[in-house]
Amino acid sequence: MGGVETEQTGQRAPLGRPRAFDTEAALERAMLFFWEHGYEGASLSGLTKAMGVSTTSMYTAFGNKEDLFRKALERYTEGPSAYLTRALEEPSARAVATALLTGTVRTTTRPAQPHGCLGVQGALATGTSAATVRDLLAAWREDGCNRLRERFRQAVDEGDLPATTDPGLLGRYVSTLAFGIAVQAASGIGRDELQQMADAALAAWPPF
Amino acid sequence: MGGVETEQTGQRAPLGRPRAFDTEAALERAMLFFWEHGYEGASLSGLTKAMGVSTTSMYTAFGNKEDLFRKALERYTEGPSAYLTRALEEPSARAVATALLTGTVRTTTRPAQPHGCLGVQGALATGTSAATVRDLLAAWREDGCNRLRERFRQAVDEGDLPATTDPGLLGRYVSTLAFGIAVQAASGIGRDELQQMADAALAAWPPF
DNA sequence: GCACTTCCGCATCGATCGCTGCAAAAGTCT
DNA sequence: AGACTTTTGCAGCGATCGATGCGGAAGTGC
Repeated sequence: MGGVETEQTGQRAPLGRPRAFDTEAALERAMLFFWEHGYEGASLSGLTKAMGVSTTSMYTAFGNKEDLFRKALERYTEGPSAYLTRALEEPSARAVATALLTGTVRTTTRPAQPHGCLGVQGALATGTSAATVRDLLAAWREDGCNRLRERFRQAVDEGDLPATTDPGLLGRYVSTLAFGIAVQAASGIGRDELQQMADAALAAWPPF
Repeated sequence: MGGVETEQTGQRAPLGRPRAFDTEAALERAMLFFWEHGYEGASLSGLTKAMGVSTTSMYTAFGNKEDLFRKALERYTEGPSAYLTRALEEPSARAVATALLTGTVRTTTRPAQPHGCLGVQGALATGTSAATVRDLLAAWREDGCNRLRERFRQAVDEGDLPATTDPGLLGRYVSTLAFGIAVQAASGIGRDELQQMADAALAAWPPF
């Protein structure tokens, strides 16, 4: 009767008492909680309550608060923020910028989700105890800028952008708009207004 | 011998034991500390240590932590962020935008000062206990957007901008760039690169 | 059945959070 | 001098912070 194989797969069931909660669902809730309240503003009690998990279970499953945030950020990158990767695959620089800004507006102003961007409002200025997370997010943002720059560099090489275009400067400009949109969304500015602004900003391309 | 009038002014010295510290200097240090660490990241112990003042003196002089932040924000508005008011007084819309973005770059990347903008990184996403301050800063940012919009509306009325220009959308665009610059500065991006980007963005005016 | 491994619930840890009571100190008033 | 007003230094308040120890529960292996 021993359920050695509960499914058709050849995998053995893991030893010990099985988890009573879904780690993916708990991590999703943790990500949303960090997104809404920021790293410092998200207390352990609030996090575990939102995750529906005891503190002990959280620690055994994810490590500690900082580890939990790292995993939440990874989930955010591959989930709500996946529009960045998709945007970089667009065929033209103009389409890349359009997809990036439209994706930013949509993700930062989605109803029934926290407004703004976890990578921006997760830990922009912090106390000394959260300095590691602050630096982690700064690196996360800079990574996005770098990927954008390399994509624009490719566009210059391909003749999609004028040879006089500085891809670093253009990437900095578009990412600055994206970060600014994230701040505006955190302030509660509506999706339509931000999308109109993004459309207007993209009407002239390349902007310089 | 009683120093009833310590100065030539006719003002009487205030009753009770005089303060042993300069409230303006202490408030300046508090503003810098909030600027660097954010509202939630700035602990009372850290604040009072930076101010060179005991907790008791801080409470009698400023109220509580939230009141202290309000006064620090006022000081920030009239100090480091005064470039906004000056920019609005420029004679043309283009000069307004140029002065605003240049002032933002200069203030958010000044050496020997916290990088970024207190109004952005002071409390972008917070726990429930800091929700009041978060909303206060959102209103502070929106006030800046509104003043910019009204200035651009005036420019449209004066014929300085085309009659087809939507001043609200243009104000949203310029303020979005400014907030984005603040985020980039908080990440440690250098002044020169941000200034170059601002110059490039302002090269074509109006942008739409 | 029994040893073994892992997870859960409860209680609680030391540290820090924002904040305050109290008495002495340092002034001005009459 | 003596009453009055305000500030200062010290100690400590209750609450919450992130993080753990421990015993029982719930599975596995043999």
